[in-house]
Amino acid sequence: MADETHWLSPEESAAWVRLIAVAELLPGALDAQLLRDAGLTHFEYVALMALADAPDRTMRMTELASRTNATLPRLSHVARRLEERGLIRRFPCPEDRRATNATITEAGLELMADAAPGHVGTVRANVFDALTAEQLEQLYVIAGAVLAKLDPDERLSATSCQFSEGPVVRTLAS
Amino acid sequence: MADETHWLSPEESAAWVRLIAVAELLPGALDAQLLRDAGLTHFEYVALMALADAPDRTMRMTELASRTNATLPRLSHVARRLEERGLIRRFPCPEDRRATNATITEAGLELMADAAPGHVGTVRANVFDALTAEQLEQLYVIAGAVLAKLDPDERLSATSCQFSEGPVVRTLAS
DNA sequence: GCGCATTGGTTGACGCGACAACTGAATTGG
DNA sequence: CCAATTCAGTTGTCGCGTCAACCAATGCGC
Repeated sequence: MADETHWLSPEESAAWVRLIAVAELLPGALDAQLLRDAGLTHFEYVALMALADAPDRTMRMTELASRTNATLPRLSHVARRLEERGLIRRFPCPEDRRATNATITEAGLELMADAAPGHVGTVRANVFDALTAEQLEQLYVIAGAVLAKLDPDERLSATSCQFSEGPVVRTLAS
Repeated sequence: MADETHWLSPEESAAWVRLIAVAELLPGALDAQLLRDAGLTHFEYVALMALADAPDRTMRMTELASRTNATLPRLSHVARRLEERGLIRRFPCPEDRRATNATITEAGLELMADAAPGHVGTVRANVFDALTAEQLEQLYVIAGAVLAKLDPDERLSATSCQFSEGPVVRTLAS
């Protein structure tokens, strides 16, 4: 009968419910908009963005999987589909012939350039429009603290989400 | 060439990357622990918790679906599996014979009582242990603001995640 | 050099969630 | 009242992600 569990306080419980709700709804909202407007999953979008932002717009599968928090099989399936759509290309890595390199194609870059504004729009509409500058800073710190627990190796924090005028846009503007 | 898109500022971009990473990793961490220790998805856990906390431990499918942010087909599938495992029971609603009521069984309550401490443990380990009291309050406010955008009808905020000594525990202790 | 474990990646089977189609009950309109 | 619509829920099919098995190339021990 001795219950040693350290239950959540009412404040923690309330915050937890909201956090879970956000974690549940946010991916769905992002997927919905991207699928509707660009035929891309949010995961596909992130993967393409990572490629677009990589040196030579090329990355090894394993590296890409790590940066996008995907298992290798998952990435392999996604890559096959993206390749069939002509958005990326895969070719064996010269230095290590076990490895495969993935490159985003011109078509892929164009799709990203088309998709980015709409995506940024929903990000704003669903998140940042609701926050003050102060809260933005707090969110950054809090999410960082939680990430330190969830992702101690910081594999994901390397993810580049180029939303200002970055390599993607520059590449197309050249 | 006129690019009217309101891109994210560097601060917003940084916060976004972290938020996305949390939204990506948190569900996985919850599912992993619950599946390992109780054979339950986090979604199943939430659904069972909602039932356990409902009057008469009973709820209509539609109501339950709404509270858990599930489509009706999804809930129907989950309910079938949970029923096959003897964790819930379904029976036609007397008042409206179109409707179906779901009740959590004794076995279901026991499973929840067994699973709850471990779940609370991972919630603490991954989130609240990393936050100060101040940040807890900020998280509550920020998540609330975002939820107002994502879930204007506040369907999810009604979700009860009974983590202190609530009906579930009391039911078993009686 | 030669076994042998390790690494990088792909493939196939299975499970879960989304979507569409369907059944049966309740409600509404005339 | 009866027809038409709407509502509650289930079922089937499809797509995506996971897991396990597999293949090929590399490194490593000796």
